[in-house]
Amino acid sequence: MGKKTRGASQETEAIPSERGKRLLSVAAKLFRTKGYAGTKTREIAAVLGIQKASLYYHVRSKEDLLYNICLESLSRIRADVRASLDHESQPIERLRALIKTHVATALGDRDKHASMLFELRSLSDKRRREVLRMRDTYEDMVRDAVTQAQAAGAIRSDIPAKYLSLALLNLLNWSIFWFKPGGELTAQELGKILATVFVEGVGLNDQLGGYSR
Amino acid sequence: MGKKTRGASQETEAIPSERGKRLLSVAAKLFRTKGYAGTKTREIAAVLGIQKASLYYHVRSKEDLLYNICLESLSRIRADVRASLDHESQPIERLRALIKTHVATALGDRDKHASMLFELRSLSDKRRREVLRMRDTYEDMVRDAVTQAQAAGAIRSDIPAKYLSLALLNLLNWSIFWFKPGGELTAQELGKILATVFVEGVGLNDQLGGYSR
DNA sequence: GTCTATAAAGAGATAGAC
DNA sequence: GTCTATCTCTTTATAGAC
Repeated sequence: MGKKTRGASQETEAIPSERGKRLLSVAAKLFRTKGYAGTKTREIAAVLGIQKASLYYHVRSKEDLLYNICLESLSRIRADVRASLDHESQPIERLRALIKTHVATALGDRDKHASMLFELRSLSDKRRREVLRMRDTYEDMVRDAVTQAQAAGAIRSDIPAKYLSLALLNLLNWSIFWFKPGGELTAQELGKILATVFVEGVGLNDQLGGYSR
Repeated sequence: MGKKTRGASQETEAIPSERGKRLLSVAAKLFRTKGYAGTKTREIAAVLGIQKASLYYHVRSKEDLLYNICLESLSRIRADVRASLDHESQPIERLRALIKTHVATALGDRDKHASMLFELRSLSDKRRREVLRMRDTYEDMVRDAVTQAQAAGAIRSDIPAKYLSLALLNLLNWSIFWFKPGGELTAQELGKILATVFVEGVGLNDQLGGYSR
């Protein structure tokens, strides 16, 4: 009669239960701070207050945890940024929305997003390729927004969209390394700053300059 | 009669010999691609064509390798960027020089620099703090260059130097994640692009705009 | 300076009781 | 759903020969 209630995670890759969600969060936090290979199943279990053997009721392997973290992080940011782009029509405003949403979403789930970015290499070849494909479609979305802004004459075209979008991803992705939630800067404020720097630059060669938007 | 020739690395942290240099390079490459915890001493030895036990003639522990990689990477980039700043006097040109030199040096020794940035967390508390202090002095140098440019009225002051320099480090540091030596973009070209994006931004709100500098 | 052999500890994962 | 106990494999590092 179909799926068992026990060991649901043994059948599908999804980990839907409440305890499963907590497990993913705990693992992501450890993966971000200590690395995937540097995180021991015993440590994950300890944070959850259970024995390490008990983990294997919820998940088939340590790698499954990382895999699910990557999937969750990427589907989340893709959906959020996609939605934010759909709410704007002006090319520059679309770029600003992309930046602010990316920052808010990535920093809002810092542990999972950082694990996806940095620990992806620890996945099996097959899974790593799959996650990389997802990441590529996200980065294509970013590049498309840049290309469209160029086509509309809203941003410079002397540098190819490919490189402008790589520069943009630089600006976005490294934030996760040093940003501290609850610090003096909120994710929203950081998003605004990065959007300003990317669009306007830091130089004073123009008269508009206003950061107060 | 002082130091023994054998096991020099057992006495000082420096690893000066030819074989020692090769060992550091091999370790750095593996640390960058597989992570510190994910790299096994057996793999390092295999690349060198020796047995893993033989590593311990050259180095006291696996962690020593990472530690020396961090020291080397940081002293190198600090010296290079310091020198490049000393060759320019105009605030904006100093920033451009900093960016180009940072990119050239970091990408020119991608393995060590990436290991320093990403795997630092695997060092012991004492050594990690020491390396972080070195990194902080480097980042202070970057921030000082930004602060001076603001004081000279050459760049915007509506965003604090602290955040402008964090944005700049975002732009610089993430490059090491995707840059491929021998690809379609040289480190010099990338440095030029990032300098342009940082100083001028991508928007077309000004009339100068020229990327052809 | 590199080798073989091995120590000593720790890893991920499983079996079966409760 | 969690436990204790254990299997099996791998890890870093050392000892001592050459």
